[in-house]
Amino acid sequence: MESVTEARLASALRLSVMRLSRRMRQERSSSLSPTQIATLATLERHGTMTLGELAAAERVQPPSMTRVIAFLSDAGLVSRSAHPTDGRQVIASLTPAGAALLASDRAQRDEWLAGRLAALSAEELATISHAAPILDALANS
Amino acid sequence: MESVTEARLASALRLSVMRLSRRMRQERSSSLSPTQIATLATLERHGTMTLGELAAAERVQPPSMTRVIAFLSDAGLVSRSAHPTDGRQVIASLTPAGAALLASDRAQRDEWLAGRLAALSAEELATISHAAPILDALANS
DNA sequence: TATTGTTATACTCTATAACTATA
DNA sequence: TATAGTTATAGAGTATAACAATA
Repeated sequence: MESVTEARLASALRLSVMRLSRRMRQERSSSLSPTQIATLATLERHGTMTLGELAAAERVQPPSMTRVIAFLSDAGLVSRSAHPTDGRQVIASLTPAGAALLASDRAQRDEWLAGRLAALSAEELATISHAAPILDALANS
Repeated sequence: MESVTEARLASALRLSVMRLSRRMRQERSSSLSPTQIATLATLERHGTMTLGELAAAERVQPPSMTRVIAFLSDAGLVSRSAHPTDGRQVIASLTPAGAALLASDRAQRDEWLAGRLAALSAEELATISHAAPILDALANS
């Protein structure tokens, strides 16, 4: 009856994860859109990237990434520079202000959740600690 | 050092949950928008509701819910009726077609996740089983 | 008057199509 | 010619403001 168990667990897990992600989304207080924040995070993770690479990473079309980068650049959160050898390409990288905003945004989000976690028992915290990497593996599988 | 542990766990859990929810969102193959699906699910959970109650439940403004219900009603997924005693209010309820679509949508979403769960060990499945209700409690806290 | 829902209008985010500049 | 990015334009989803109907 393994498959029955998995089907039921899948249903329960999906609902729980979606509810928690929705709640976390509501608790954010950033002035940037999800894609703008994600773009900053991707730049932090990968260092400098071309506009096309960023569009592929965020799964948006190039014109959309053009707008995202234009906004972030105007806000001083990323810098745009010409590619050293290919004049067609545009290189984007995180500015110190962008990195700082990302860190503060991240801390704000974590703050709400950390407060909730403080109300859990040690056993529940242990369960969550073990579950987090498993959820991560599921997301990447 | 309890708070340090919780802060780190909060960060890890938030990332894992967001990644998995994003992945699950990508795996959906519904023709309805997230809000439209959520509205059907809320109606299934609560039975008949007024348009104002639905707007509050989904955290959208009344005009937005007017549009959602108009679309779902045109599609035959919900029925609209007058309130028995208050002529201003509009009562919405799920039709059999709406319930069927919801069930099929849910099964489609569960299918992908169940397939991934099948690759986990018994111990990992047990961890996830215990974690799901805790995530739910976090979402509702 | 206050409340429920609708209509009118605008904004944000993203897409496709057409275009410019460089390879 | 092919490719990287931009500009022009359109569509989906949601919001606020103004309005109509009912309490």
